[in-house]
Amino acid sequence: MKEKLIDAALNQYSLHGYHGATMRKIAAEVDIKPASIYFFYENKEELFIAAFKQLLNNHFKAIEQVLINSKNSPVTEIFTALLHGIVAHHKGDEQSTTAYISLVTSPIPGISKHLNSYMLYINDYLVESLGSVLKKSYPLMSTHEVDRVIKQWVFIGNGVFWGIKLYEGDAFNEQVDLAEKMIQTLFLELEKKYAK
Amino acid sequence: MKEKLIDAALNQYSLHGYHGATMRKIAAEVDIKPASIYFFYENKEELFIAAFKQLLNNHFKAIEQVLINSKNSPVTEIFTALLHGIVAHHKGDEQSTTAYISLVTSPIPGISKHLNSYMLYINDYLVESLGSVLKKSYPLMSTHEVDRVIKQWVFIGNGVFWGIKLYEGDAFNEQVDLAEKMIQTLFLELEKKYAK
Amino acid sequence: MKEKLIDAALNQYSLHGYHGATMRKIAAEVDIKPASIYFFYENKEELFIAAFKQLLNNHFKAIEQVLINSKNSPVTEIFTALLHGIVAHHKGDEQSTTAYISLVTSPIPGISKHLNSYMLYINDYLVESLGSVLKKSYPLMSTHEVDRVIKQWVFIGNGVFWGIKLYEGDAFNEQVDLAEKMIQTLFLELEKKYAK
Amino acid sequence: MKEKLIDAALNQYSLHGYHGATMRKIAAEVDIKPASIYFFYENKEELFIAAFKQLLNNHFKAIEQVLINSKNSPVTEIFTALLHGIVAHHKGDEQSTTAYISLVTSPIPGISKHLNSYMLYINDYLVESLGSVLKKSYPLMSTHEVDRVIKQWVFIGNGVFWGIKLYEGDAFNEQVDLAEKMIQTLFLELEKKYAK
DNA sequence: GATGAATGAGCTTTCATTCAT
DNA sequence: TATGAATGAAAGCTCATTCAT
Repeated sequence: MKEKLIDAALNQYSLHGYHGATMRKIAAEVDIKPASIYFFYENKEELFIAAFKQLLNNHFKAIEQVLINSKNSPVTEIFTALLHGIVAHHKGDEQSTTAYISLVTSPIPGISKHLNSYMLYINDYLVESLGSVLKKSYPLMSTHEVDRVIKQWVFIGNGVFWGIKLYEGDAFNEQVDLAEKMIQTLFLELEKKYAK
Repeated sequence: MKEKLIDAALNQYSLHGYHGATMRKIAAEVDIKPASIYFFYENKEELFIAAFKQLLNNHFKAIEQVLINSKNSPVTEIFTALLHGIVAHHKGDEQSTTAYISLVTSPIPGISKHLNSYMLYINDYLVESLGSVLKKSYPLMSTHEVDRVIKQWVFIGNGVFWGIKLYEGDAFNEQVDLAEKMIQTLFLELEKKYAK
Repeated sequence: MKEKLIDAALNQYSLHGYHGATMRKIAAEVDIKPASIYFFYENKEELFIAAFKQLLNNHFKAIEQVLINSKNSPVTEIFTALLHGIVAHHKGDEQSTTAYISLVTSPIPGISKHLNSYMLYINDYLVESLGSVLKKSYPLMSTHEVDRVIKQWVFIGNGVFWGIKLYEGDAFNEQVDLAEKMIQTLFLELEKKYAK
Repeated sequence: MKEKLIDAALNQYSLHGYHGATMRKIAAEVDIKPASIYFFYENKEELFIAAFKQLLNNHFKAIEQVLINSKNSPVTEIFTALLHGIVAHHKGDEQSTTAYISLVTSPIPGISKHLNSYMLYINDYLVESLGSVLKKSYPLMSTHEVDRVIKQWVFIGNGVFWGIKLYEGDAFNEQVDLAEKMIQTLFLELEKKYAK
C-alpha cells in the first residue's frame, strides 16, 4: 500500500503539480479514504519526499543497470546503450518522467532540500563511472578532455530528454536517431585522436 | 495593472504551480486585495489564459526579432544568432522560462486547449521561416533534407533549453558553446555538400 | 493497566481538558496503541467516568483517613489536621488537583450527571462527620451554629484550595499558616462561648 | 463583530474548554460561517489571545473602578467594597468567571505565555494600591505587616472567589457574609494596634 | 491482551469568488 | 477602481472508534 500510494502521488503530481495533487485524489486512486493515508505517511510532505526519493532512485538504478550490462562493450556502444537505456526507462514510465521534469522545474519548498543532495550524488556517480570508462579506452586522454566529452554526451542526452515531453511516435524516434548519430560522430573524432 | 497582474501570475505559477499560485499571493504581489483582481479578469482561468498567451507571445516575438535582425547574414550565422537570441531571451527572464517549461510538462485542464493552437502556430512559423532561409542558401536541398536540418537544429536548441534550468554560470555557458560548435559542424557539412 | 490508563487520562485531562485529552495521547502515555484502550474501557466516556470516580474516591478517602487518625484529638486539632491533610493530599498530587478543579469549573456533558450524586455524598459525609465531632465537644451548640462553623471551616479550606493553583513554595505555605490561624481564632471564640 | 466573536469564544471556552470551543460553535453563536471568523482573526490562537486579554482587562478595570470610587472612604470600607465589587463583577458575568478560572487551572500552550505577564501586572497593581491605602491609614505599620494584611485579604477573597462556582443563591451569600466578617475582624485588630 | 489497518465525522484553515459600497 | 465582509467548497489533518487477526 505504501508503494501504491507513492505511485498515485507521483501520478497526481505529474498531472496537477504539488498543490493540485490532493490527498483526496491520491487516496481515490488507490481506493482508500483520505484519512487512511495518514496511517502510512505522517503527512503530505512525507509522502512526497518518499515518492521523490523513489523516483530518483529508479532513475539511478536504471542508469546503473545499463552500465553494468554493457560493461565489456566498446566505449561507443556503452555511451549509446546508456542513451537508449535512459530513453527506454523514461518512455516506459512517462508519468514518472513528467514528475521528474516537474520536480526539476518547480521545486517544492521543504522538499527540494531533501532532494538536492540526492541529485548531486547521482550526477557524481555518472561522471565518475563514465570517466573511468573513457580513461580505460583512451589512456592518453586528459582529465579536462574526459570532462568535455561527458558534458557533450550529457548535452545530447538533455536534448533527447526534453524531447520526451515534446514529441511522440516517429517524431521522437527521429530525435533519438539524431542523438545517436551525434554520439557516433563524437566518438569517431575521439578514435581518430586517441586510437592506439 | 492588467500587465502587473499577468507578471505576478506568471511568477507565482513558476514558483508554485497553477494550484499553488493563489489569487491571494498574486494580489499581494501587486499590492492590491484579492477581490480587486476580479475587476480586471473574470476569474482565475481567464487571468492565466491571458498570462500564458502573453508568455508565448513574448517567446514568439523574441524569435521573430532575431530572424529580422539577421535577415541578410549567412545561414550559419542566422541559426547561431537564433540560438543565442533564444538563450538570451530565456536567461534574461528565468521566471517566464520556468513558467514556459511547466506549461509544457504539466498542462492545466481547461487552459491548455486554449494554448495548443497557439503553440502549433509558433512552431509552424519557425519551420517555415527557417525553411525559406535554408532554401535560399542551398537551392538544391530537398524538402526532406531541409526538414532534417531544422529538426537537428531544434534538437540542439532543446539541449540548451533544458540546460537553462539545470546549469548555472560557466557550466551553462559551456553548454551554449557546445551547442554552437555542433551547429557549426552541421553547417560545415552542408557547405561541403551544397556549396555552389 | 486499567489503573495506569486512569492515571494517564487524568493527567492528560489536567493538561489539556476533556477534548484535548485524546485517546492517542492517553495510549502513548502508557505505551500502548489507542486501539488497545478499547479492550479495557468501552469508550472515552467510560474511561473518564471511571477516572473521575477514582479521583473523587481518593479525595474522599484522604479526608476519611485524616478524620479516623485524629478521632480522639481535641476539636481544634481535628479541624486543623483535616486542613493539613487535605492540603498534603492535593499538594502531593497536583495533577489530580488540577483535574478536580477543572471538573468543578467545566462540567463535561454526559459525565457530570454521573458525578454530581457522588459529590453530594462526599459533602454530606463531611458535614455529618464534622457535625458529630462538634456536637460531642460542644453539646450546647445549636444545629444552626454547628452548620455555621462547618461552613466557616469550609470557607477557609476553599481559600487554601484555590491557592494551590495560584501560589508556589513559601507563598503557598504562608496561605496555609494564615488558614491555620483563622481556624484557631474561630475555635478560640467557640471555647469562650461553649467551654464547660 | 470582533467583540461578538470574543464573547462567543469566552462562552464556548467556559462551557467546553479550549479544544471543545470549536470555530464552528463560535461562528454559530454569532450567526456567521466559520470561514468568516478568519476575516477578523488570523486563527484560533489569535482569537483566544484577544479574548483572554479582554477578559483580564475587564477583571482589572473592575478592580480599578472600585478602588477609585471608594478612594476617600475609611480603610475597612475600602477593603470591604473591593470584596463586594469583585464579587458583583464576577457574579454579574459568570461565563467570564468560569473562563477566568479555567484559564488559571488549564493553561493553553502558546497562549499562557502571553498572559502570565499580564496577570503579574494586575497583581502588582493590586498590592501597590492596597499597600498605599494601608500606609496612609496606619503610618506606623511596617512594610512586612502591610504585606501580611494584603495577603490575608487576598486569601479571604480567594475563598469567596472559589465559592462562586460552588455555591448558589443564599449559600453563596452566606460565604460573602463570612468573608465580610473576617475582614472586619482583621481590621478591628489593626485599629486596636495602630489607632492614633 | 494487543495491534495494524481502516474509516466517518469533524477539526482548523484556505480557496476562489461575490457583492454592496 | 478598489475593498471590507462574507461564503460554499474543499484543502490537510485528527478524532474516536471498529474489527479481523
